[in-house]
Amino acid sequence: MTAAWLPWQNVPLLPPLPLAHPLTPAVLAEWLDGGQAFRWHRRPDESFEGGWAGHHVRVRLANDAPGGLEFTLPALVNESAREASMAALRLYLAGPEADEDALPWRSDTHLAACMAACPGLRILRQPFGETLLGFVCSATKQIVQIKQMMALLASRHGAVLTPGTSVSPAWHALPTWTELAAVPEPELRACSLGFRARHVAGIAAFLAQNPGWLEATEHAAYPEAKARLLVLPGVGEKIADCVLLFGAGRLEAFPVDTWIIKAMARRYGLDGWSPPQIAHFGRTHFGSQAGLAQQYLFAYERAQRHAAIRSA
DNA sequence: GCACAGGTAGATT
DNA sequence: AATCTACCTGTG
Repeated sequence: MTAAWLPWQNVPLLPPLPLAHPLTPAVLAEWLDGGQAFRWHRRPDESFEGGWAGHHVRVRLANDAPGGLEFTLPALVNESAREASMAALRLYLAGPEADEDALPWRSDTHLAACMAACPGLRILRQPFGETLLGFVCSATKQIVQIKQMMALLASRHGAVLTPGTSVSPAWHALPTWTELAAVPEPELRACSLGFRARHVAGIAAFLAQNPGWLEATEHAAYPEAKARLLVLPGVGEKIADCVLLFGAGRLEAFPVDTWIIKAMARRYGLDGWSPPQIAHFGRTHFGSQAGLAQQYLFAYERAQRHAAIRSA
């Protein structure tokens, strides 16, 4: 098996993915690398390299299909593996079926501004277990650091998907929960997890004792799925909602993090409201697609912060 | 040097 | 039921 990437121009088998909204580089970056997932890395040519489960791909805006996406895979011996990754990528990117028109953008001018600022932003459909791992490690960490934790967990404890070459490093899958159950907690700490290592170890042990629990949780209705996740060590309201939104397509989940608290205080006048109060407001105000609204608000606040830093 | 980072859980008021 | 703190570690 060779590990080299096929040149972009020699990938006739990977047709561009059509998109409802033409995409800009900034929106693509927000979509893949804006805090929903922690395994995408921007390359110098503005493409993104990343992966999920047993897949490893590169994605970029299509040259000859404006607004669309094209992608390539590592050279694999097996044609059926290529087909499987292509199909998986489409499901991963397509995400849950969202109804933007059900959001209250007609009456909510701030939401309308957030949507206009990031047209075409979507929710990914990531593997449930991986999403749980990523967000358990996300507590009081910046996205770059969460990505570093995931990279260390993968390279030290995950299966090799693409062997390294002289010109490119190997790509590893994230360790499964079964694999994590065999990793001593000190080794998890050595992946920069800090106090999160205890949570990961605790969840791994729980899942090892409860076969099928994760799958049942993934497929349960939102209220029951959330109640189940809240049993796990290190999983509270916010992380449970992130896992259900980004790892199970539950658009009614409305994660309330520090960014959303700031956004609600500044844009909606909810100064001094507690996280549970904000969560209640979000669910009732944004409705069945509240998770999508949350992602637009989140992207907007972070973009404002970055703009402020650049102009400082 | 020190506050802060896509929080959670247990103690304290 | 609200508020306070400890918990790891890297970054600005």
